[in-house]
Formats: sequence, C-alpha cells, structure tokens
Amino acid sequence: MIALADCNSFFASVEKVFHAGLKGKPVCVLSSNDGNIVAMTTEVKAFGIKRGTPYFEVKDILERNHAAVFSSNMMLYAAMSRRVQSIMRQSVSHTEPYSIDEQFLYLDGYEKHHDPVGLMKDMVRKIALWTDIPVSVGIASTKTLAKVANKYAKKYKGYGSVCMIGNEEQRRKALAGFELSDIWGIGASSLARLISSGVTTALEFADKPGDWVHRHFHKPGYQTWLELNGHPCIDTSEILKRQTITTSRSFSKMISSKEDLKASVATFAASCCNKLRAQDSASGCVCVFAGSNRFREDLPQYSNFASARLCTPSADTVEITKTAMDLVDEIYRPGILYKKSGVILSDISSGCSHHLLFDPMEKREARIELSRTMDKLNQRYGLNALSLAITGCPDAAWKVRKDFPTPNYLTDIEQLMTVEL
DNA sequence: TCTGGGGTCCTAGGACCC
DNA sequence: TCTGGGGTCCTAGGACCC
Repeated sequence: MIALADCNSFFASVEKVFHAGLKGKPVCVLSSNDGNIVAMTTEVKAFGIKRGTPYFEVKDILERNHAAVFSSNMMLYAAMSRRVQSIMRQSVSHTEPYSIDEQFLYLDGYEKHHDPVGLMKDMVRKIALWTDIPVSVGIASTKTLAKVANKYAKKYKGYGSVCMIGNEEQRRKALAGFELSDIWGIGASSLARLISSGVTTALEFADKPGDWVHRHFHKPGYQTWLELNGHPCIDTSEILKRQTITTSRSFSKMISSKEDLKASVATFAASCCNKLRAQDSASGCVCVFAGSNRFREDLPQYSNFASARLCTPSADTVEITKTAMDLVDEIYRPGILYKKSGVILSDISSGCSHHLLFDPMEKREARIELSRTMDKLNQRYGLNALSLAITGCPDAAWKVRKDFPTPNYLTDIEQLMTVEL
C-alpha cells in the first residue's frame, strides 16, 4: 500500500502557525507581486473564491470578511516543509517527496505489525503536535488512488484525517462519487474530451475499455486509467536533481529601457546559477525570454526568447550572466513596455567544473570558486549582500511588490519570533 | 491600478544518417 | 515517367502538476 500525505492549505497553514488568533479565521496567501491567490483556508473557499483568482477581483470580499492576507514567503514555507517531511521520514522508512507539501510513503512491510490507518493517524498527530501543520493522508494500492483517498480524507471530518481505499468495493464506491476533474492526471483538455464522450464520473472512466483510453488519451491517460483500476505504474522517484532551472518574474511596474531589462535578466541569471550550484550541477545552455503585458490589449504586444550554448557546462555566475546579456541584446526591441522576463538553464550535468582542451575561459577553477564564495557571503549576510553591478539598485522600480510580508522565522537568526509574557 | 512561478513527460515531425 | 526503407536524435509544443 502507498500513502499520500498532503498538508492542508499549506502556505496558509504555515502563516497561521506564526500569527496568533487566526484559528478558524479566513486566511489566504498571495503570489509574487501580490497578484493572485495561491493558497487559502477552507473559510476562504467558502466565499466561493478559487485558487489562482487575481487578488484585486476578490479584495472587497476578503476585507468585508476580515480575512488575513499574506504575501508569499517561500523561504519560510520551504523551511517548514523540511520539518514536516523529516517527521514523515521518522514514521516510515521509504518515502518520496513529491512537492513542497506532499510526500508519498511506502507502507509495504508495515501491514504485518500495524494497522496502516492507525500508523498514519499517529504520524498526523505527531506532525500537528510538533509543527502545528494539519496533514491529511490517503492510503491505497496505487498513487492515483491514494490521491483519491486523500481528497476524501480532506473533505469528510469523520475519517479523522486518514482515509484508506482497502478493497474492491471501497475502490468502486470511492470512484463512483468522485469528480472527473479531480483525478490526478486529468486536466482541462482531457476533461472536455471525456465529457463529450459521455463520461462523467471517475468510475465511468475507470470502467472504459483500456484500448479505447489508450487510443484517445495516449500513454499518460492510459497510465492514469491503469492506476485507477489498481495497477501501479506511475513512477515519481528520481526527481532530486532538476533538468531545467528557471527564474522568472513579472515586474511590479512595466519597464522599457534595455538597461532595466538587463538588470532584471542579470538578477534572474544569478538566482538560476545559485540554484544550479546548490545541486552541484552545471548548465550547457542559457535561454532568456521577455514579454509585454498580455492583459493590456491597448499596448503593442511583443514576446521573444533566445538561447545560446556554452562551450562547456558552467555554473559561473559571471559567464552565464554575460551570455544572458548578449541574449537580451538579441531580443530587445525599443518602444515596448515589458512586464516579465526570465532565464532558463538547461542541458544540466553533474559537477561544477569541467575540463576542456583549448578552453577559451581562463582560470575556470578560480572563477567557480569566486561564485561559491559569493554564495557563502550571501548565505551569511543576506540574500543579496553581494551581487554583480549590472543587476542594478536593490530598490529598482520593477522589483517585486510585497504589501503583506512576513519574517523568515525559521531561517534567519535576526528574524526569530519574540514572545512576550 | 492590480492578472504567479517552477517544473515534468509525451508526441509528432523534421533533420540527418546509412 | 519512375523517386527505398529503416533508424536515431533533437526540438517545439501540448498537457499536466503543485
């Protein structure tokens, strides 16, 4: 059996841990630039607000209902995620992190000595006690069915946070009452095609002939179908090292000068390189993209990208930034108001330093050492203590807007919570 | 006024090879 | 007028996820 443990309204739950008096209150967390709602508690869902809704559209409803609103603090959520996942690892030896708030737990071998539901309930209690984060668990024979069980655990209080699909009868009953659109692996496109074929519930999909599913929905849809019928085939392991690394942002204000666009791209390139070195890798291909505001139909629209190969894989911030600056020269058009830019590193390989005969770059080893030293200083003195001059001033107009910031309670000694008695 | 960010996998089709 | 077959690799774009 496989369990899927998923933190309830994770970002909002983390904020609730550090802000007293929010128990049972509506709480939501916004995306970068406070643009959209990315996480919310059930109290906010009750207002009919959907994940991804632009904040300005629902600001009035939230204010009227005295909802607590926070800008997202990914550093804080990542730190809390590490704590929760480590408690899960203490409970079950074979685990697989899937996302910042989800982990698969392999229960094989535990059935003999423990009742799996009881084992998971103990774990949920321990996480609540040690971190104050609410977790729901679904247990079934495949990952897709565990996701289904997880939804039930979240939806109905009676399960006590843990729901198991343990036999054929439970499987059919669970699928019969399950929305097609809630199935893991069925997106908007597949949903529309299924509905037009007359399929309306998860059970009807699972009961379709396999070759029909394969013909219309190819491999991914067929795998989902197999899993719903109890045959495990989805592999989520081996995602520890990223194959591409992206940093991109929308700007809080639109920009038009090449200098500003370069400053933004240089900032994102440095961030990409930092992530690259953190996983001890190097990249062989740099891509830069930029675009106008797609919501402003009254303005000229433009978006473009360009990429370049490096002569040898690199994790050197200076080299990768220089390459990115050349790419900005390629795609920049004057007279455009830019709203977004980004950097994508791909062709990623292990190890930071590579040797090359006739390397045009002098002292490659020393340069990677320089980048590593910058990482150490930034780790010690703050995220942007040291950066390349081309990234511009720290309070440039395009930088992210955060109207409701929260401190890094778990990762910065200067920002620890203080409690007055 | 204000509209997120970071990923993965699969497939079809083109380029190229022998 | 007639114009191979089989294979690999790469890439762009679609679909999906959190």
